[in-house]
Amino acid sequence: MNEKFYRLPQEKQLLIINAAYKVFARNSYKKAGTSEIAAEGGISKALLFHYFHNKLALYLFLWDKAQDLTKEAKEQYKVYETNDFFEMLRRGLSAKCMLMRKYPYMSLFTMNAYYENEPEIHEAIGKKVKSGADDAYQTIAEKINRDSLRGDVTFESIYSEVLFASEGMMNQWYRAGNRDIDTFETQYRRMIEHWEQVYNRKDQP
Amino acid sequence: MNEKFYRLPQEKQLLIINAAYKVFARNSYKKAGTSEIAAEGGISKALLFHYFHNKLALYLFLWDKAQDLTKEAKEQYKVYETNDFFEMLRRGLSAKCMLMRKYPYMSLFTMNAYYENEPEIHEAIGKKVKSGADDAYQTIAEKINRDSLRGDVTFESIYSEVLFASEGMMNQWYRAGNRDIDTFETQYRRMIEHWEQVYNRKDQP
DNA sequence: CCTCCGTTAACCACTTCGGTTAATGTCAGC
DNA sequence: GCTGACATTAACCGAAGTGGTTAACGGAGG
Repeated sequence: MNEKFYRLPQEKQLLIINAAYKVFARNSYKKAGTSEIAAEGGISKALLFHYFHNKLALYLFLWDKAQDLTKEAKEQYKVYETNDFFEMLRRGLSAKCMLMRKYPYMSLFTMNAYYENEPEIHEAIGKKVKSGADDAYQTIAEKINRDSLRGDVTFESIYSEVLFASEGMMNQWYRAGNRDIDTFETQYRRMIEHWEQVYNRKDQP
Repeated sequence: MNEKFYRLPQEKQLLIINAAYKVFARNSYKKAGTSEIAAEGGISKALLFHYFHNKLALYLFLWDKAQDLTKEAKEQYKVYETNDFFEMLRRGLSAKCMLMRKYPYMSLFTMNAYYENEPEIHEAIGKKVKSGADDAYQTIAEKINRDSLRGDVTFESIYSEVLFASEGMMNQWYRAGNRDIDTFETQYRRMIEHWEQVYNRKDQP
């Protein structure tokens, strides 16, 4: 990773990063071509290798960037600073959409990167990650006020159901060609409303 | 498509078909290699081209096969021969798992094939499909007895939520390396129980 | 022994792979 | 106008992989 990359105009950096996210998100590491990334990013391949010293370094840079951005976004939108589950979902959605607008393929990249089977990647990523998903569940499960949730199903099952549906929705959006984030956001927001209707505790004093 | 392929022992046919499903499911059409398919299927590339006259023909054969298998499985498990939504889900799950056991990558293939952007494929598939997903919703929505479902959320929103969660679950299972269908089945079955608990009408006479 | 036929190793011309080299284009300072 | 430093790229490298073909092998039946 060459520090000259950071001296580029922001928009050019963004173009290159998004090109890389896109190509790596849609292909396995092995079959994602650096030429394709360079072309998509509007620069020559030589220049791409001038900024990132090889394919692997670029990939890992993207991974770290995604981690940082995600963490920042969660803080910025105060995702964990509420104990209302649905409010947390709404804030999480806002954070996610903000990111998706700026980095359309980042979340798809992240999802795939975690399960990348190329040994170099798998090893490098494995070291960086500390079972982040489980961590998140722990954090949330402790924070949430369950008195406002119906008591006949466990929070765990609600949580996992919500998580699966989110992933399914996002995946479908990507497959359909991930245009139109606004549509995604309203659709997702409607789904949160649905959950709020279904999972809240009705028989409160 | 050479009819000699059908004269092969069933298990060899299966091996080749599943190899092709796997490679096409995990890569875009363009980047899926016929050599890889042949190797994975345990035959030489020449023989593969002896059975299927080119890459495109193989792909479309797989698509048709998937359609037929899915339709058969639904009939075999009488998926649409009930008006209880959750029973329908359970039967659908059984059908799906039966298929997944025999053709592990078929459903992933199907999902991706529908959105394949290679023009040849997109065109050929587009002709074959008649918005099957919408059709399915219509069929189900008419059939289902809504008196046993809670009335404060629409069936449409329940249906789409269930669909998204299913897709999310399956996708995650694939990404994690799709071993162990039993685990998938019990996990899914637990989710159906969750839905049944959440969506049924409580205040019945 | 021969003929058939399933099967494949080897090959085809061509593209793409990750990565490099050598040469350009650009622009500030003199 | 000139120079030197840096940004940028066209062209190239050998290696590998592409879809697809060809010619030959191997073993069973007559």
